[in-house]
Amino acid sequence: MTDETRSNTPCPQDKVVYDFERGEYICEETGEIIEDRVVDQGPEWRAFTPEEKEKRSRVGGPLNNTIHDRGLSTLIDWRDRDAMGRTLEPRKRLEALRWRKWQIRARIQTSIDRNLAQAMNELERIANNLGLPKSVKDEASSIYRRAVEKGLVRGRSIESVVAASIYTACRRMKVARTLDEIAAYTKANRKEVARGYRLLLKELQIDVPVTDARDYVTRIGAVLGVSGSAMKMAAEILEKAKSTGITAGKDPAGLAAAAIYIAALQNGERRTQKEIAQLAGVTEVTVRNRYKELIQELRIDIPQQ
DNA sequence: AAGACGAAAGTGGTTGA
DNA sequence: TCAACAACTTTCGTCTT
Repeated sequence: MTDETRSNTPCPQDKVVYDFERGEYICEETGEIIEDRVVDQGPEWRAFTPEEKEKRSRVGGPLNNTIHDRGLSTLIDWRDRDAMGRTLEPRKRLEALRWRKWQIRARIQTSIDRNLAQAMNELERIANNLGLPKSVKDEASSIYRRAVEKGLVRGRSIESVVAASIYTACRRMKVARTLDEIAAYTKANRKEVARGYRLLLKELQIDVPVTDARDYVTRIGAVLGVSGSAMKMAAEILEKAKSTGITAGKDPAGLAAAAIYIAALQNGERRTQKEIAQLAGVTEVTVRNRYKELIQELRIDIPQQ
């Protein structure tokens, strides 16, 4: 699902509608998803080769103050002396101790706040590009907050942890998005997002339901414009396939694509493999392979024509 | 001409020694 | 850390609609 594949079917502006249900901009004519760039406030560049990406990512995001408190905060002296250099009396010493402690805490707090503020911007941007519902954004931000508080962001880019949080939230909320889709709006690649995701699961002890191919069915089916009964049939196919065990270890998106393909055929709503494959983020070949396995294993008859 | 099919070689990730 | 491995992709030739 690259920009190239999208842009070779130009959509007339007036045919573009916003689908609130899925939070995506869709072309009424071609069904093409054009959600990206509509609200894109992200990096204005695109990298097409790894080298280019490498170079460009060095540019960095918006400048932020490297001095965490901009030099404005007063440091409380660690010596127990007053302004005249006299030793403080015990009562005052305790007071000074409390002040220091408080200040350190406050500083940590503001650093977390600043981190969060920036992270929430990123989160909003990525989530908007992906057209994610508010519930997922909320979940993602709460995951991110916990990650910051646990110090998991240190040594990693805010953006990559945000991306991982979003992916985790999607998994938890059963909103089917692939790693690739999320990584596409990030400087991080799929690998890095995946690593972050595993880290979050481990460190925050989050558990997620295993991705079910059926989660993809509604989304792919809706964009494809197949009927509800076809989607239902696709879900049933997947259900049965699961019990036979042939789905184990297979890409759920590919399985969903094949199931929809079959269901559409049986409902007389023929779609091309290419179309479905593109929406599912897999190749035609994968759709074909799953298709073959499914009809063979489940003994489904495909009506000719 | 477009879509479907399948073979063959290549890629990135996981697993087990 | 390395090699074997399964799943998936890319590419391409052939057949079908």
